[in-house]
Amino acid sequence: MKSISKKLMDKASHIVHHVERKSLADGKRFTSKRKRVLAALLKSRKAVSAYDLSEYCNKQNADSISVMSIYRILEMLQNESLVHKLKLSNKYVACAHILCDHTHGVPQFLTCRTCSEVKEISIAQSTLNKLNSIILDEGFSMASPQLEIDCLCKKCSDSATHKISEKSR
Amino acid sequence: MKSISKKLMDKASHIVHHVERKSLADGKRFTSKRKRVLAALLKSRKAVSAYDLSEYCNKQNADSISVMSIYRILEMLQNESLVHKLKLSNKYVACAHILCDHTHGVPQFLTCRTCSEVKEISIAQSTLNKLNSIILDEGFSMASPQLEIDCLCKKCSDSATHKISEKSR
DNA sequence: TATGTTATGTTATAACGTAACATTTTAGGT
DNA sequence: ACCTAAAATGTTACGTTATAACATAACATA
Repeated sequence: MKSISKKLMDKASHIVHHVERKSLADGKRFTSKRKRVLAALLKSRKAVSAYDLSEYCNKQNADSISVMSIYRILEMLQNESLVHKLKLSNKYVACAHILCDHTHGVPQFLTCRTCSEVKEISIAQSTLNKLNSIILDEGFSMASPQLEIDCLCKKCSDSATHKISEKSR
Repeated sequence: MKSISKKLMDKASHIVHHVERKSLADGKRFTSKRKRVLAALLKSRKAVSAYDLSEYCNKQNADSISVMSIYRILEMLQNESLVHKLKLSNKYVACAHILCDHTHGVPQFLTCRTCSEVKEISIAQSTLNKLNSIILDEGFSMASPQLEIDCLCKKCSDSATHKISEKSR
C-alpha cells in the first residue's frame, strides 16, 4: 500500500463522496473514521487485514483508530455492502460496485495467494445453478454463494515460473 | 464428537488398518499418535479444529499429544492425502476416499455453517472448466481448485426454518 | 553401540478476532 | 443553549488458530 496512483486516489475520494450523499441504514453515520477506513480499502488493489488497515490509517493521521474500532467499522461497512470480507484469508476489500445503482448478486472473488491482489467477478447464473443442483443432491443448500478461489495473478505466476527455471539451471 | 456409532468406529479402524498396510512416503512412520489423530478424524462426521482434536485425543488416552504435534501430524497426514484442511473454517477432515485406489482430483467441500458437518464432493470437470475459463479471462489462474462452499445441511436448515416460524407466531 | 533421521515435547509468540465495560460524540427535542 | 438518549469509539483482557525455535526421545541401520 505504498505508492498509490493518482487515479486510485481520485477514484477513492469520488466513491467516498458518493457514499456521503447516499443515506445509510437507520441512524447510522458516515463518520470521518469510517470514511478513512473505506478510503484506505478503496485505494488498495489488495485485500488487507484489519491490523494492516489500522496501521495504515494511523500512519496517515494523528487521530488514531483502535483495532477494535477497525473491526466495528468493517462490520458496519459490510452491513452497508460497501466492503466484503474474504474468509479464506481473513482480509477485507472494498466492494467493486459501489457506484453501480442496480442491486448486485453475491460476489465471487479471485485472490492471488502470493500478493493478495483481488478481483471481484461474476459467475454466470447458469454455472451457479449447476453448482447449486449438485449441492442440493447432496442434501445441503448454499448458505452464502460467495465463492473464493485461491489463485495466482499473472505477475506472480510469471515470477514463480521464472524462479523455478532459475533453480533448475 | 460424543456418541460415535459402531459403524463409524469399525469403518475408522478398518481404514486405519488399510493405511497401516500401505507404505507412506520415504521413511515416514505411521506412529500410534498419528493413528489416533487419523482415527479421531475418521470417527467425526464434522470438521474439527486442531485444538478440538487435541482435546479429544487426550481425553481418550493417558499418553497425551501436544497441540504442536497435532499440527505436525495434520500436516503429515495432508501430505499423504489422508486429511484435508478446510480453509474457510480452519478445520480438518479425513479424506473421504482413502479406501479407493484410483487417484483423485482435487476435492470440493460443502460445510454446514451451523454444525460443521462436511461433505466431500466432486464437481464435473465441465463445470470446473467453465469456472477456469472465467478465471483465465480475468488474468488469474487457479492455484488450488479446492472449492469450499458455505452451506447449511438439511437438519440445520430445517431447524432454522422452524425457529423462524416459532418467532413469527 | 554409535549415528543420523524422524517424531514429539516445550515454550514463546504472531495474527486474527471478540467480550465487556467506560467514555466521548452527536442528533434532536425542549 | 441545554439535556438526554443513542451511536461511536476507546480500553483492557482474553480466546482461537497457528508457527518458530530449540530440546529431547524413539527408531533404523551400518
